[in-house]
Amino acid sequence: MLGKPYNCKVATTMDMIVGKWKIAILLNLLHNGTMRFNELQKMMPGVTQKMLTSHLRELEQEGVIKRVTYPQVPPKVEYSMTEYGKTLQTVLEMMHEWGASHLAKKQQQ
Amino acid sequence: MLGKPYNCKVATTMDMIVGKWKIAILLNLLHNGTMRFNELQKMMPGVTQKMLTSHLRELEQEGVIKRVTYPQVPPKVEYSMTEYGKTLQTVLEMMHEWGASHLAKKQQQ
DNA sequence: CAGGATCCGATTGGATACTG
DNA sequence: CAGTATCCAATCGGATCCTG
Repeated sequence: MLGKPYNCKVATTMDMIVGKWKIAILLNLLHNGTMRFNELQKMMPGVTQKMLTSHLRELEQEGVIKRVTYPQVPPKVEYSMTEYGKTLQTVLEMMHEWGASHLAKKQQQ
Repeated sequence: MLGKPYNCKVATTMDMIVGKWKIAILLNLLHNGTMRFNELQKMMPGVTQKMLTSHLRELEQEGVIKRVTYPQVPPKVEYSMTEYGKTLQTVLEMMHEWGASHLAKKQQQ
């Protein structure tokens, strides 16, 4: 977790989404609704079980995603955004647009 | 609507603002306009010269801040947002608001 | 299937000393 | 004043093996 050297709420949002695969997780869940661990992993080529697990745990702990386990063999675990977590979508959309325009600008040069 | 999760520009924006002191730099420049290296350092207690320098270089290279040196002794260097860099403000404001509401929510519990 | 545990390399950031 | 350069500690993420 990053330290917070300054007293601003931007850092709070940063902490939520910083991590190599966190944005991918959030975008996948926002786009696809409920997904199993397995499905998430397939949508994110290169992610390891360890990283996927730890990122999911952190997002769950912050209340933005929901984890539901079905007591069966083999196990089934489903992840989805909480209603609260869905409020992140606006932020991510704005970041998406800025990123797109930034890439467009670099293309020009 | 968001783009496809596997081809998404959110990461581009992330790359721009990830770094322990980058948000602090951007917020200070957006708020205060032109600032000298020295002034920035005073506004960010704990930052080292090394980190401040390297973050400033990266932001400059991406075209969001402008660096002006005055050839005099002792040296004088001024930093400010470029017009382009100022477009980041909307994104940062949205992140600020989400962060504030997130902290408020955690307070309730 | 969905992880936990462990080890390790890579990256990030801090401390300190020096300089035009 | 505004940096460089070097070394070092902490954190992050990847690889691998194991399990109910």
